[in-house]
Amino acid sequence: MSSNNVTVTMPDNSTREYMQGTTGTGIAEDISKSLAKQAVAVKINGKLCDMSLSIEQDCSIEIIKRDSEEGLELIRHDAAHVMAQAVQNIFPGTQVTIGPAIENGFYYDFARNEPFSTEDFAAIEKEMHKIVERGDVFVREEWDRKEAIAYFKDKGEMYKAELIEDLPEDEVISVYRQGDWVDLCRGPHLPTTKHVGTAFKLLKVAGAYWRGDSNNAMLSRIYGTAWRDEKELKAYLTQIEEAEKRDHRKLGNEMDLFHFQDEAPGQVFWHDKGWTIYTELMSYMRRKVKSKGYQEINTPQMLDSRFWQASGHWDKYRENMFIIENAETDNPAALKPMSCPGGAQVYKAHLRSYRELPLRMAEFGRVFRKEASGARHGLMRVQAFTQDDAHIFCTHDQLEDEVVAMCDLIKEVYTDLGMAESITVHFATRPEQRIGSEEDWDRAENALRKVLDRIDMKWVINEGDGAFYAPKLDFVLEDAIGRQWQCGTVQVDMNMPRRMTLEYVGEDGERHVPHMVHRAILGSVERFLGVMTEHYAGKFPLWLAPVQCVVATVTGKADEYASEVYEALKAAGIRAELDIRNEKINYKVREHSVQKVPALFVVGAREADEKTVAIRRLGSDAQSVVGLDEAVDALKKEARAPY
RNA sequence: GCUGCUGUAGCUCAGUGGUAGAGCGCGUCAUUGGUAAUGACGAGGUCGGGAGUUCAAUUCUCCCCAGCAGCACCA
Repeated sequence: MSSNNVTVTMPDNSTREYMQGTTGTGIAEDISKSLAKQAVAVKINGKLCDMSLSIEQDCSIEIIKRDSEEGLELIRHDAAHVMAQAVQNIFPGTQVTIGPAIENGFYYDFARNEPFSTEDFAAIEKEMHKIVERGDVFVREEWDRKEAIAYFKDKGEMYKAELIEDLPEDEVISVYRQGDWVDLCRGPHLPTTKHVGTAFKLLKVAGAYWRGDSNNAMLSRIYGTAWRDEKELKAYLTQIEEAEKRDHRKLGNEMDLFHFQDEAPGQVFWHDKGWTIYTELMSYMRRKVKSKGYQEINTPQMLDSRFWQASGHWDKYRENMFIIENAETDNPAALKPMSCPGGAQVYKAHLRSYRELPLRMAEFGRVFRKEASGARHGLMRVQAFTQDDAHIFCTHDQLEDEVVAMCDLIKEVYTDLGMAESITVHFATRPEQRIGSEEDWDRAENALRKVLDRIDMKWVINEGDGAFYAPKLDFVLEDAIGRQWQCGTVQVDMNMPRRMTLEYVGEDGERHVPHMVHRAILGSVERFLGVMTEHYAGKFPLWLAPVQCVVATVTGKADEYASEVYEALKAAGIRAELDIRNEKINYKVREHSVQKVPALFVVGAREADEKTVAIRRLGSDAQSVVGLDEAVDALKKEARAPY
């Protein structure tokens, strides 16, 4: 190998020789014209780089095409840059900050005295198309740190200057030029702005804090989506529309499940149908935990502030508590935001022996939490809700097995509810605001780490996101449009037992402090039902469906028989409705389908004569005529709850 | 809490400086129809709340409340 040649290894392990200083573009062109045309970046030794980067040493390379996943991410990243240039062209004096690619698109945060409005989108998009059409080459330059800071300061780009100042000393300061526009960026980029294509669309404006800190200035963020071609863009926009139809707030209204009103922000008015689902789910949970050796308790909703001082909530959580004047005692009281301190009192009601441990106490407690006005969100984030809470008091030796058993129980329940596929576990470690000793936090976090090794579930770490008293495993689900909601949770608490002076008498006759594990399976019943509604698009499993079967008549002549069918269903414990309205069968079928009723028994003169029903199931237009008794039996069997 | 947007009939929404309209739903009547909307007629609104500008405010301005999207928060 001559000294000014380099050997590059292709993904198939074949090698090629090139002159030192060749580029991704050079290699792509050498391999084939069509490849060169599709190439947008190059991976050198696994690192994504510009096509124009000169290659000085032997390496392995992979040409990244525009239609690959990585290509798509570059399109989105560059769309953000193009948007930033467009915005600065149209609105001089706007400062640019950061603008990354995100899932399905991109955003860019701008600092401008006047915020943007969606009415500005047309003009910005038009300018973006111009920039793309022009096909400016993205040119990478590496600048001296001081000069870069001076340059951006001079341009009035204070945020960019701050970003550079905060970069580590040894970091290369790279900027990219596109035409006459320059932006600080790590790169890499597409070869030219033309490669961005035209399949992008600006979607929304929103405020966002500089560096995600609410103490900082609020910037103006513009979100957009970008795809490889118009077809993908259109598919995405359609998908969003479809997802919006599954919104639990919309379905809750349409299906007459619940409502909200101004006088009770963040609190639910449950209607009969919604409450039916709610109580069915609760009954299931009660059967479930009873079978796992839990007792069930219930504790007060309103407790004296001194109680919350002892628990630590008064210090760390008061902002989120509803506080009530209490003239009789001079002390305010507060609605409970959590059930744990109350549960601890039940534990303390007796002197406990190690023989009683582990002691598993479930409490379906209604808790109240004052939420920031912008945080409330349908059933997902309310101010009054029921937690399917439980507290397990155990010895240190029992801890790990107990926590594993809880995780197994959570998995079991989610499987029964058809939600198991959607879980992600978040391991949330000690937060800045916390109580207790570092040793206790170490022990608690280590216990959870061991548990994670033993349960077969995918998990991610969520540094610093633990509760103020304990680290936790959160079981997170997603709503229709991909927002994440914490549902189940398991928290290993070494603090509360000490603060609330819990003890048990050990085998040695001495008093010891038990461990306390907090756990919720559904989390908030309200939130869980919100997620579930979106998951099933309102088509709940038969055992949860508020109306399981409607008996609908084709003609008034069948009214009497229809009542007979209806009574048979009721007698079998089916939640049934009778529809003998003076309407055509088409009308009834449509209405009950829209209402997501799982089973429709249609009866007319024929069925009345033959003592049958014509069954139509939700989601299918097939019909089957079945004898009445048989139909009722089958539905009864199918409607049984999972446990 | 912050930024932007929204609030009109039970629901979805149109509209206007001179106290309002559609579709669906609801009621009545006719129709007895076989698997996703039968027809006609009718009832129904303090235009989120308060203040201001104006001869006149649902419409313009300000404040408050609630909701929507995002940010921050989420024990």
